[in-house]
Amino acid sequence: MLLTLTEPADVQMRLDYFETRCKELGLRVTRQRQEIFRAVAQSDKHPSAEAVFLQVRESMPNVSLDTVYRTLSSLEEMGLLMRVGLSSKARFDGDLRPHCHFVCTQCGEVYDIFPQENEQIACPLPARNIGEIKQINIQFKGICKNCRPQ
Amino acid sequence: MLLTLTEPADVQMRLDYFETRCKELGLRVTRQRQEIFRAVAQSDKHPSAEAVFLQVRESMPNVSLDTVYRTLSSLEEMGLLMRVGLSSKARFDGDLRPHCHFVCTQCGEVYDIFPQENEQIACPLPARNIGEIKQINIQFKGICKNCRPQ
DNA sequence: TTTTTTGCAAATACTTTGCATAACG
DNA sequence: CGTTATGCAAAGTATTTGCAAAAAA
Repeated sequence: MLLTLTEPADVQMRLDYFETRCKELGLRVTRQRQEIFRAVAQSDKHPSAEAVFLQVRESMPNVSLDTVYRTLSSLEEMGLLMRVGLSSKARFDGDLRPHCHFVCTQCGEVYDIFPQENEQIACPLPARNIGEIKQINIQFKGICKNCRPQ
Repeated sequence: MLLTLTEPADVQMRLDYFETRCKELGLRVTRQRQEIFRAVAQSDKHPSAEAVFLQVRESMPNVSLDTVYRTLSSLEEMGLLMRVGLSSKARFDGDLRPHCHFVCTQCGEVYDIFPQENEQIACPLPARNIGEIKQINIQFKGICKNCRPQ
């Protein structure tokens, strides 16, 4: 049987890696950071900041919500966790043809990417077992040419 | 040359369809709705609610931001435009293995979908011309089995 | 001891809501 | 004319920030 990310052995391994990564980057290994990282690493529920806060508060009643926000952001920058979807404000698209989006993480700009003639947008998978799919959304995150000209 | 969505002829066609759709659904065709829809339909910039508001205000100085929000939501429900990415609050994922997400639009739950053995997650396209891709994000939106049991 | 991080409180950003008036059909 | 949609103002979430005190190295 394969180990899943939520098993204790794996979580411990990732906590160790987290410490290594902190030292590499000159960030301090605080109990708050450890617990916040642990909360996300051992959950498979894609928790919100609020949910992480509630979880961490069980073992650390004095932790504050703003520390959770700050820490989640730095863990993301450190490459230790991901944000699901786009955050911040909503953006709208009047073009309903199937296409992808490139989102620049620096300036926030959203660019359309239309599939080439011979390309197909990747589809379902075991998704049918989860529910009825109404829409597929593919985005690429990165830095656009305006923000980092070659 | 192909027509793009931002060309006047096409925008007019879509405005006509918008009216038809309103009538079908028993919604009134107000000037606000028309202008808000037009603003999104003729833009390729994936505008935020604020951006739509500023645009519409040029021709309609009295329009209010809350009408823009309300209208964008109903246009989305009517299937006339899409929201880019996930809105509302941020969710975090500690699992960095490549996988997709199924997001239930009813309860907000996020489910992981791991690609099968022989499946590959669809990749780039003309995206390289836009910038450097750091991350690929594939989400499916729909109604999960908990919310709509068969 | 020095510098980073935290918790607090307050501010900001984004979005939603109640209600009286205006506008559509 | 009857009902729906709008604008206003205010409330509600989600997230961020300044600063003094606490904690890590």
